[in-house]
Amino acid sequence: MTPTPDPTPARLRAIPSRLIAGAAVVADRLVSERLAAEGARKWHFAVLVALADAGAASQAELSRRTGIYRSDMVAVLNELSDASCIRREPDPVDRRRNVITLTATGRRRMERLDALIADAQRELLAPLTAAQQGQLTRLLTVLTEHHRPSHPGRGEAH
Amino acid sequence: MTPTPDPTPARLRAIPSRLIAGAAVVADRLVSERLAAEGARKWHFAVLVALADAGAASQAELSRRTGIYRSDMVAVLNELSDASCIRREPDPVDRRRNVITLTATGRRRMERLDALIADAQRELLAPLTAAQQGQLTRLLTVLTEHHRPSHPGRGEAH
DNA sequence: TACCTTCGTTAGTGCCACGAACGTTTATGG
DNA sequence: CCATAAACGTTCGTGGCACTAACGAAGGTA
Repeated sequence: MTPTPDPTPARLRAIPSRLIAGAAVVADRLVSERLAAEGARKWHFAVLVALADAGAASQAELSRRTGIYRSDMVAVLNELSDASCIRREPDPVDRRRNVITLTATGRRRMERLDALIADAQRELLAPLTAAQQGQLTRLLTVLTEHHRPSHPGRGEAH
Repeated sequence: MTPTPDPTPARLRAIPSRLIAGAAVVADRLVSERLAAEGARKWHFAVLVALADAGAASQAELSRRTGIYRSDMVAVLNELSDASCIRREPDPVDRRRNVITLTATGRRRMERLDALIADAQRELLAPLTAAQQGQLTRLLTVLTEHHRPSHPGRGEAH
């Protein structure tokens, strides 16, 4: 039996944005499958890491650290709070804010999820050599860094 | 004013699946913005190209060529049909199927959209050298090719 | 014949990125 | 000091995308 040829026209296959979108779907499924086994989503992990690596913060600050919209942050924190992974208490020095704190439970959960995520990355990058994996992350870093939502004219030299 | 440092923890920034997802968001916005100006989405373009490059086909065949789910294909074809870009007629030799045919209007539209898409790719890949652009597409091709939904054991050598 | 598959279609789910608006609180500047 | 602007948490809603379930109609196969 032949290797099941790809019926996608070459013109479509060559479009970088399509390639990226395809890779994103694969990567997302790999990660989500594993996290779902723990009842988690990638946002939970992102928030836990943001707290573990940069310390307690307000919800808005967590939004900036993780890239999650502050609208969507609410539900994520609710869920993490329900699982006793974080505490959410009003900030005494700025009563607009909540201070989000990582609990010991949260730290343990983060470590479990970290292992699952690492696993997913390994499977995702399996077809690439170590050198190629480095290339890919470097290229993608340059790409995303360049298109950061810092309006043209503000921040890094145009 | 300093270049607005990225508040994202290094641990998160280094996760390949996150990098890919971020690149996908950027790429998608770049493409969608341009297509929206013509009232189109990327799926419309994918279908038009699939027809132009590989000829008339059934809806199921178009699904395979483009990666669009056959459930979602219905709406896309409705919209393309409303815009007179395609014709959808029952297949006389297999009455389960519809034969989708590209019209002259559709071909012109495809060419317009093609220019917009090419534009978006240029802007997307702007921060990379030509050599790097080639590397990136090669690496992503290997990646997505390897994770093609041909179950382990069927199709290409394990 | 009976069975299995394919096809087009409808309806619905879940995740994600994003915007609008509102009340509350803090910061800013005339 | 007061008016105005900004930031914060929150709710609600939108649109796109990937994906599933189920259906009747039609075709292939045993």
